[in-house]
Amino acid sequence: MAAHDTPPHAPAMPKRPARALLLEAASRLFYAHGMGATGIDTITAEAGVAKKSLYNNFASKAELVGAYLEARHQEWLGLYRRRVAGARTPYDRVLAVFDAYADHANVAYQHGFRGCGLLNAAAELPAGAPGRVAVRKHKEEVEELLAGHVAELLPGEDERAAGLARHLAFLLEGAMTRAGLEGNDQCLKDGRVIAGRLLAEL
Amino acid sequence: MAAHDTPPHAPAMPKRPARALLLEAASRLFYAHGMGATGIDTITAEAGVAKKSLYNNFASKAELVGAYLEARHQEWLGLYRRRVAGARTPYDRVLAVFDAYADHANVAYQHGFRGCGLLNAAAELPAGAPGRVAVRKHKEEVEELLAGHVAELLPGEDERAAGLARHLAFLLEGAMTRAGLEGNDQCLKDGRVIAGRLLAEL
DNA sequence: GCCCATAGGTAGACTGGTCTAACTACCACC
DNA sequence: GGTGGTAGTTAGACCAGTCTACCTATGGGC
Repeated sequence: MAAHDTPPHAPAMPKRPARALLLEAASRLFYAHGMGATGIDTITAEAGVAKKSLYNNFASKAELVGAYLEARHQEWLGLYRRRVAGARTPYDRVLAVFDAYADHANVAYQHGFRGCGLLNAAAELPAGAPGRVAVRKHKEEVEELLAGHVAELLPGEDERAAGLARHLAFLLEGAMTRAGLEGNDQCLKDGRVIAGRLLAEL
Repeated sequence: MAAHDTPPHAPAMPKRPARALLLEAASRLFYAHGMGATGIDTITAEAGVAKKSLYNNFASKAELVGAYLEARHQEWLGLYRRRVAGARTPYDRVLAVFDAYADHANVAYQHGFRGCGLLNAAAELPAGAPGRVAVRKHKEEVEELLAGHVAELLPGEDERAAGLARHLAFLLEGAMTRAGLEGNDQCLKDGRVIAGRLLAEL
């Protein structure tokens, strides 16, 4: 065999950690084709990593799914913080939440937009699954962020502010869902305009 | 053999057609666990029907999925028509669309509510799948129905009416989605109240 | 009123494939 | 020399879909 010279596969790779490669590959595949339809072998092949490495870094596919959901949540939080930091008025901070969703759609999933990844994942999960709870928490957190900014616009009117926050949360959610169905971000743009008009009427 | 007395399995069954039994069983299972997670054998067992009967009535599982989506759409249309027939004013006709969604949630899926079946199905389907197109058409039809009723409220203001219809469609969609995540119809009730306030401001 | 062809049902084995999960054995580099 | 990567194999379950073989109800011709 004379195998010791020039090992066929070690071409000065940047050598990124397998865990990150796996999570990125799984994210792409889970979002594009769903979690149930994406097999372990497909993920390891996409990541360019051995199957053993997956089970070294994650106890099971379910744990990888959990990491995927958490990563999407954190990713959105990052986009939101950036948007909200650039907003000067409470009005702009409310719309920053809408912008963060648009960023989520445009930046991360520019090719083959299919709606909110967390929501799509929840649709695949059975009723009481932990992943579903995580998605629910994410959506509640978004509504709370909206509520905080709306409260600045309506000081002393707690009940009205909460109602408006819920209104905006539903509007955003519906726009995102419809945008995913249509395959583009037109609905998200419309949703932002509608939200802006709603706030302008205050 | 003396076989002519009391055949072991023919206990005076109502003998409903296999196609209907299959579609009902598939609907329950698809909604509760998703389409990918529901196997052929599970469906035939739930329907109490032979596998051959499935392939006598449907060319493939995909065709059964298509029939499921169409049945959900028709079911919703029936609920909507009933609600809209009982509405006296354009205002009530708009809210009838919201009520039809609440009926959809409460009547059909009282046990284990998991959101809009069509939307959950779309989340499982790949980007260009025919089922996804069907769901998109359903949602567009709902928005058109809303637009028709809103046009009665805002005669001669076409653009404003279309914007309001879109606003209501997003609101309804978001409320339904969030209701599915929460597992109850509170969000749908909130959505109806918000829609009512929106219309009252006209 | 009887007979029998036929349509549509049942049960279940079987094919070829994919899935998760676990295993061994080797290798490179620190 | 040990850690963490690699490739590849195996087990066992499940998947969609096909097929054989048998059963039963209906209805038309006679």
